[in-house]
This record gives sequence, C-alpha cells and structure tokens, in this order.
Amino acid sequence: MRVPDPILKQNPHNVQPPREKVLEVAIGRAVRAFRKRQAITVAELSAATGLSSGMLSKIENGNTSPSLTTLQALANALSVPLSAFFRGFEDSRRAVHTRAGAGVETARAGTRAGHEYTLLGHIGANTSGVIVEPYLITLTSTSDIFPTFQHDGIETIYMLEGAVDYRHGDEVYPLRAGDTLHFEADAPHGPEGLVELPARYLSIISYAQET
DNA sequence: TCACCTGCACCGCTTCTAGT
DNA sequence: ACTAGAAGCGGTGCAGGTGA
Repeated sequence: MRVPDPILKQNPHNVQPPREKVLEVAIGRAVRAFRKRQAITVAELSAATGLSSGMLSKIENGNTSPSLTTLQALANALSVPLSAFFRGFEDSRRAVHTRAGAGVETARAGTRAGHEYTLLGHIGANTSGVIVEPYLITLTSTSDIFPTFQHDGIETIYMLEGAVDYRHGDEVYPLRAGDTLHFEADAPHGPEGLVELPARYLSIISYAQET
C-alpha cells in the first residue's frame, strides 16, 4: 500500500544537524511551546518583548541565536525562568529496553476477559507531547470475546501468530500472522472471532499526553 | 478575507584583522 | 598601540504564503 507523500511529514532517516544549530532549534521550540501554552500570538509576544515578529519567527524556527538580552525579554514576557529555554537542549532522552519475556504483565481493561497484556515499555511525560503504550497481547482458549474496547488515540495491531477476526466500528477484519491493522481507537474495537489459537499480536496505542 | 506566520533584504553595531 | 576596513551578527520592516 502506498500513501500519498504529503501526508507523511516525518523522515525516519533524518540526520541531526550540527550541534550549534540544535541549541538554536531547542531554544526556538521552547519559546514556541511556552507561547502556545499561554495561547498568545507572535504579534502579542512581539508587543510584550519589544522584538519584531520577524525576529520572533527567526528565533522560534532556530534561524538565529538570540542574545542574552533577547532571551531575558522573552523569559520575562512568558513568565518563565531563563533556564527553561535550555531544558530541551540539556535534557537526556530516555529509552526503555525490555528483554524477551521480561515485559510487565498489566491489569488493563481487557485483562478481565482473560486476555494477557504485557507492557513492553513506557515513557511517561516527554518532550514529544505523545504517550505510546506498546503491548504484547496473547489470546488463549480461555479468552472471552467482546469487541467493546474504546479509548482515545490511535492504535496499531500487528499479528505475530494465530488468527482472529477483529472488529473496528462496523467492519470486521480477518487478521493473520504478518497483518497490520491501524485505526482510530475511539470507535468500539476488539477481537470478535478467535480463528486460530493461541493468537499473539502487538498492540501499540498512541495518544496525546495531558498538559 | 483576514489573521498569523515566514523569509528576505537591509541596517547598524560590534568584533576581527591587517597595516602602519 | 592605534586605526580603518571587512566581516559577522542581532535586529527591523515588509511582502508574500498559508490556513481557517
């Protein structure tokens, strides 16, 4: 399946720019994030800081290195400490490595149906604004069938073994090993028919983190 | 149509560097 | 050590693009 290119904005092969540019970009992102959080426009921030909107655009896009005076004006206008602009640059990035069979068994909503949920990793509040929960789900003969999961976000299912008929809204999709189902999770969804057991699949749920 | 944002051309100040 | 020209950088203003 080919998806029209304009939809895909991320480049998985993107290479980091030189470090000095990263600092400017990190500062710019921080400024924009604080501005958006306070729901003010570039023009309003321009009036509050005495900087032109063009200059603010350059700063937010990492196209210039603002002076300390400028950063102080921004910090005052946004009511944040000066150091807040550097956190995105200084913070380390987290990674979670879960070895085979070492995931955390969780009591998610589906557990009551006999479904085995293993959480493969978790990163809580983070700089991307998105929470991602990867689960390994195993359905055995004891698993009940009820297509009533419904929650915020986007979910991706990748079948590892076995086969199920998976309902999403009004549609039922026959999933076999190697199949993928990618869907909006606020519609009722879940395994409706256990065709070949045991069935195992990866379920990756993504949703916006609370601010 | 309009608000918002971006990018480009340009200005002025500061710093660097070479010549004396 | 002093000076003058060059280069770099922070900043402004405005035209044009974009999306609601």
